[in-house]
Amino acid sequence: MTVRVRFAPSPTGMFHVGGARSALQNWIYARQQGGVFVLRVEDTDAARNKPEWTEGILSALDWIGIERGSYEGPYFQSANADQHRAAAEKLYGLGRAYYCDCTREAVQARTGSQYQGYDGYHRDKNLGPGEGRALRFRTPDEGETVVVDLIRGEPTFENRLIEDFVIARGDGSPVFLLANVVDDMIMEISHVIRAEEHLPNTPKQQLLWEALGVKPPVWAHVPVVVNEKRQKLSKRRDKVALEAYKDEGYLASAMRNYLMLLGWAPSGDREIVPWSVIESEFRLEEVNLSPAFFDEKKLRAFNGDYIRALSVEEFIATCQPWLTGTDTIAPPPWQPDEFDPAAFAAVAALAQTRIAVMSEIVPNVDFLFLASPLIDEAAWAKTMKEGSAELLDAAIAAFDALETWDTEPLKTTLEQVGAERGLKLGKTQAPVRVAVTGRTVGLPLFESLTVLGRERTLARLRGARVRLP
RNA sequence: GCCCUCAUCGUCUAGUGGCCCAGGACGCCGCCCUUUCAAGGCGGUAGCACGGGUUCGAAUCCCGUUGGGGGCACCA
Repeated sequence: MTVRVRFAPSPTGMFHVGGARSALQNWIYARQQGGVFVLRVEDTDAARNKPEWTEGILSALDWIGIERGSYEGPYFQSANADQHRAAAEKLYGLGRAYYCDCTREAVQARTGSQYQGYDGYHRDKNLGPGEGRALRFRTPDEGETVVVDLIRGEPTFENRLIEDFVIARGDGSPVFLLANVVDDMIMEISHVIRAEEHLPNTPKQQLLWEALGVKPPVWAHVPVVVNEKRQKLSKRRDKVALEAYKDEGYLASAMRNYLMLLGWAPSGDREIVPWSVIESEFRLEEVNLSPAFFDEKKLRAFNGDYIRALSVEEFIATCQPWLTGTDTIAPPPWQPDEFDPAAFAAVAALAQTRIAVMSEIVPNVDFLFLASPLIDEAAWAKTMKEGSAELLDAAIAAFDALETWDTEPLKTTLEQVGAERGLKLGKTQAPVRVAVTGRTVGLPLFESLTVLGRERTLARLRGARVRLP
């Protein structure tokens, strides 16, 4: 039997971190088994499928490194409507389903609870098909349904507690549960790996497989990813969109690595490992059973590590989208013609250890490309104190007199200026830094001044001096 | 309410009866380095939910309690 693993994210939700993790796990598992990874987005209503959904999900997969060609479509599956209906009719013909015209309100009125579920009112009423009549699957009165799950063992459900659920609506259209099962059968899916939240649905689906006379697939329910309050990540309240992380400057390699560590760990005391290690060591069966918190702080730390592991050339290339802006990344504060690639290349290595996400490159280097620096007023107020004006005057005079405009002479010179006033370099450099870059923190000062150049440095120092009493 | 499910530092995890008075990572704290901030180096903080068993021996097995999560649509 060929292993065929299908991944079926929700079409309505944007592709998010939980889906990305699941996709990765599905993909790896399929490859390890020498099988096929199938991407299918389930929606019974073809009219709702938008081309951009397909493209969005596909590009998300691209980003996390699941290359096209390593999986099969159909990407969106709603084309089997005829088979869905045929399956519903077959179940009815078999006596495994019956028609019912109860409204939800009527059921609730009878059961007195919004949680009770269907009460089986029409079970034996022999209602025939008709307008507005839904088809319900008749669940067995006794026995139990055992779900064979690769990572959770055998969750068992008592059949009598499973309500007679709807498989086709009053207008005859099949419901997701049925459509999903039928699509899986058509595609000969052997393995279904999905989030734990689907576990309660599984016995229903399995009952459908069995009623239709086909051996059900092997299931694997992976724990959900939760927020700091330990609730399932939701699109509404949590930051989950993959694009948001991408645009902020998380590297796909870091994201992938981090995602795979949610519920699993590679051998040895290590976490940041090459993808090849993850691919060969990952064992679906070993995934933890409890929900994992998506810790953005740790992701950041991972990302910083991945950034530092880049060669300077790679780092420079990776910075480009944030240096120029794209249709999803905001353009930097400088004009395109103000950007100087050579100047950037000169400080890139210094910036590389100072950022944890790529977007942070901008505030680190903007002073090099802006006509005048963006002054952080809080930083200015904190730094420019009594004596700053006099200090700047001295620095301007000393820098102006420099023969060679380079890092070492600049440093020695300012050190000297400070020493004459009983100040350590740490103190002396502060006002100069704020005057030139607008901030109290940033790249090493003298290297920055070297790249900035004599003219601009002096102009900025004089500009700052004018603002001081 | 009913069903399912889970339980090791704050967080992600290692651990599958003795190697564990529990290891790693993130975070946090301290020190070193240092022109700011980082990076880097060194060190520290902190955990087997609780109660019963089983066993010579339990984080590991069993039962219960408590606590958490998920699901209960003519949505997907």
